[in-house]
Amino acid sequence: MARTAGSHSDITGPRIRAAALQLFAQRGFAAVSMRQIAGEVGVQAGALYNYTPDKQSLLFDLMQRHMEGLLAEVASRVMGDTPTDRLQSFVRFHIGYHIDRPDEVFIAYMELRSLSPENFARIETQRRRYEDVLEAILQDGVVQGAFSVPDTKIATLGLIAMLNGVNTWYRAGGRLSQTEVEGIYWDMARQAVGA
Amino acid sequence: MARTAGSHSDITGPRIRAAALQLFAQRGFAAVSMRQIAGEVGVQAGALYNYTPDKQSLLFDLMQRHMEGLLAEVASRVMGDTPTDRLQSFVRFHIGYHIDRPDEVFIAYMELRSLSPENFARIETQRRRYEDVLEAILQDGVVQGAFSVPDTKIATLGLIAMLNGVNTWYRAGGRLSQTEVEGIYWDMARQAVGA
DNA sequence: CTTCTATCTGAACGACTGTTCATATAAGCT
DNA sequence: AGCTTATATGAACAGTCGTTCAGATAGAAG
Repeated sequence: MARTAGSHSDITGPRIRAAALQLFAQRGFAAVSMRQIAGEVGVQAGALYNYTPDKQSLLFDLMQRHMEGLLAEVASRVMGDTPTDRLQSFVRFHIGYHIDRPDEVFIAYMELRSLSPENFARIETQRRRYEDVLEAILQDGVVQGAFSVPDTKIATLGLIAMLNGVNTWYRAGGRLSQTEVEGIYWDMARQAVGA
Repeated sequence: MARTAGSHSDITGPRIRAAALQLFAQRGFAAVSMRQIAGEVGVQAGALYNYTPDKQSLLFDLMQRHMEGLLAEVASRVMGDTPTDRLQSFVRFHIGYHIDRPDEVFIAYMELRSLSPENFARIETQRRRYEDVLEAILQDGVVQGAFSVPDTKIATLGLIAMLNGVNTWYRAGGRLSQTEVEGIYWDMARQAVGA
């Protein structure tokens, strides 16, 4: 669908991000060319540079948006009076949010090495802020005697790694519903921290 | 260190694999050129083709060797009379083996998409065989009433994902020794399966 | 209807890609 | 000593890469 010159700015921008997201997730940042992205949008490669200064910024933009959405949502979705309740809401939120965005998650955790040093540092800061949300819950639980966790930092990383594993196998319409998956992982997480 | 023609076959082969391993892990398969690998070895790019038919085979060779070593080792290192003992030996083995080979692990779990379809299928078969070792332990434990696991397949994937997470943060000489890390993860794994 | 401006094309840039191959070299064998 | 053969060079191939830019085009503004 060859695009003619003129007035498609508001449409083309999101379409470029969507195409880049899908291609980066599927083949990897380095393996995807600007021409392939442009082709997916129905535009010549040069047109992309009306929307991004370069390929690196396109990747960073995708990651940045994902992390900001994640942080904004987790803040409003983690709730409960006890650490156990808050942990459960965190686990269920994490799984649900990630299951809905497999491509974003894949890129955010796999293309960190493709970021420039400055961009890497910025994303890493946001990621650590997300981990801190979980660690605060675990620390609360330890202080209140609700959890049995020898090292909250490692438990945080271990739990998140376990939850992220969902994206390696979950496919919508598979054997298990999202709610069932949430329940199974919540059971494992609850037991892992000795709640 | 420019190489002169002649007789370095037995040395150059392993050096090429070592260089490719490190570069693929650091920058990703698609982002590494044959010339960069050759440069690391101190050889011209053309010389690589005395050792591999093409770049794809070089990647597959690295993965294949890793998976074969993993399968051979796990068979001899998982032991114990009870499912709990066997689970513990699996967890400790997995962490120890993976901690010692961060680059291999990184590639094996991240560059699957860079494999040709046939090569992908072969590696995937080996990986499933490794997962089956753990799942067999979990099934044993469920049958004997030692574990509380609603879905052994998912528990397998969840546990392996959790254990693999070690490689995202563990660095030799850090705050925790390998044995301490094994202990912490074993605690979490044991509790996660309700042992 | 004309002018302005955002948007896109299409060609071009130099650099780099994986791979091939004729040629040179050095070690091992006789 | 010469001869053979494995091993490496270095140039070349056709293709792709990210990025730039002059020029074409179309919708919005006057």
